[in-house]
Amino acid sequence: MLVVPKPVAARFPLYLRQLEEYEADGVALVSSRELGAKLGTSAAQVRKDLACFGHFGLPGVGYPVKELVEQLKRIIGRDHRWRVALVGAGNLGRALCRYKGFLEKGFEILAVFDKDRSKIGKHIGPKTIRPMSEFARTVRGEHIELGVIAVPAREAQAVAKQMVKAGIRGILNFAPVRLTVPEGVTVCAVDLAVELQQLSFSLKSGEPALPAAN
Amino acid sequence: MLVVPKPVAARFPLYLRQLEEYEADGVALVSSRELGAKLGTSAAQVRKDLACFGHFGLPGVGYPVKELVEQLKRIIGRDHRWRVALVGAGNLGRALCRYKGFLEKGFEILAVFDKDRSKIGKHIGPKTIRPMSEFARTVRGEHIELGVIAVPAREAQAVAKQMVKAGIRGILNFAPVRLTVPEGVTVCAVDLAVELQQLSFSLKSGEPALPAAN
DNA sequence: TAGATTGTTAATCGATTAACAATC
DNA sequence: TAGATTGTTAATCGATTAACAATC
Repeated sequence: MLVVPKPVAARFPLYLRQLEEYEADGVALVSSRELGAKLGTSAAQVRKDLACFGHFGLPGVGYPVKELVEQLKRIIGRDHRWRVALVGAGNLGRALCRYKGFLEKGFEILAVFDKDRSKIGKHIGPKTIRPMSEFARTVRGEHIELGVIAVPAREAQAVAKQMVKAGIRGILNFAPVRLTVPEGVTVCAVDLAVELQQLSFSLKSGEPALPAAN
Repeated sequence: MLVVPKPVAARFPLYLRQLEEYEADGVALVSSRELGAKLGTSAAQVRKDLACFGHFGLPGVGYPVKELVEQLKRIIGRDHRWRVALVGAGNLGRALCRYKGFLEKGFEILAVFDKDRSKIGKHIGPKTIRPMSEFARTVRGEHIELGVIAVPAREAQAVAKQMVKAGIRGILNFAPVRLTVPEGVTVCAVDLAVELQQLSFSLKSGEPALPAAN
């Protein structure tokens, strides 16, 4: 199996995002130098990263934008629409549910769940909030592959467990806790308060920047 | 100036989060081994990281939780309440505005702005949406230090520019674009669709996990 | 004292950068 | 052909891990 270093893999979606912008602007070719400049990285790194999965550049010419976009989409998994379930219909969950950026990038939230009985049956746009008792059945019936957790910290681990049990293998976690999941299940975590704390540390310490300034 | 490696700085808020949980549970002492296990890292790394800013551990005993929480708060900048302005009162902006996790961690959103005239004057909880024309004045008048950008991609750079001009030195950016800012300004970026793409890549490639599983 | 765990040094590992031959 | 830019190798840099003396 093709092995891609973690930091490289984390940059792939950013390359794709930039390349899609070039494509939309009608740019046909881009050099590693230009792409690197746009992303705040070096030409050498761009070439090294892109070389992980083939020879798409043309020496003396650059990278054909359209073809590279296509290849990157395939590599990243954007060649297929992912089916997503969201658990937690609080403020954040409802906003995520309505967020158009997900569908644009091929992630469709097909079902929303909450354990609060007063929320069940209510609507978020066209979607109806369902009870957790229907979770496993819905995941299987709707062929859902990814889960988003937007519940309070204390409930997140239990929700993750239910997701795994229902067959979900990828989880995006917004709850401020570290989740424990079995091997073979991938968790991406976004803790909004942690991001702000990285900012505040960076300002206090006077360090230039921190992790991904994207 | 004390220099902290970037990956270490990115872990500080996670240490603090875990230590606050220990504190809430009434745990007085914790070893690097225990803390590492909780965070999915090694005891050696915990010791090395914490040693960046002093000698808080007691050899043969462990780390005093309460004292370490206090120190970490000071280091990270959680000893002071940060004053935040949010621009963009769409779905995401409204959810962020209502998100209680920010205030709990010492980040207070004092003002919300939007350029859409139909939104101005409306309320998000107790906050009134203000026009961008008042931005600079409000930032100065309210002593705002941090900005959150929750506007569409095409408007984000212009908003960042206004923030910098108004004196803001730390920006949390939710728009899916890379922002260009002058030296001395820190940007943290959260692109929700990028996170999902890292998940989908990880699933497709069969790689164990990706960036921070927190 | 004996047992445990820290802080730190040295060794390993991995990622980034620089350089350049190969290629268009 | 001359100029440009890739893909790749080697050199550098930085982060993680392992080991252990110092300390409680």
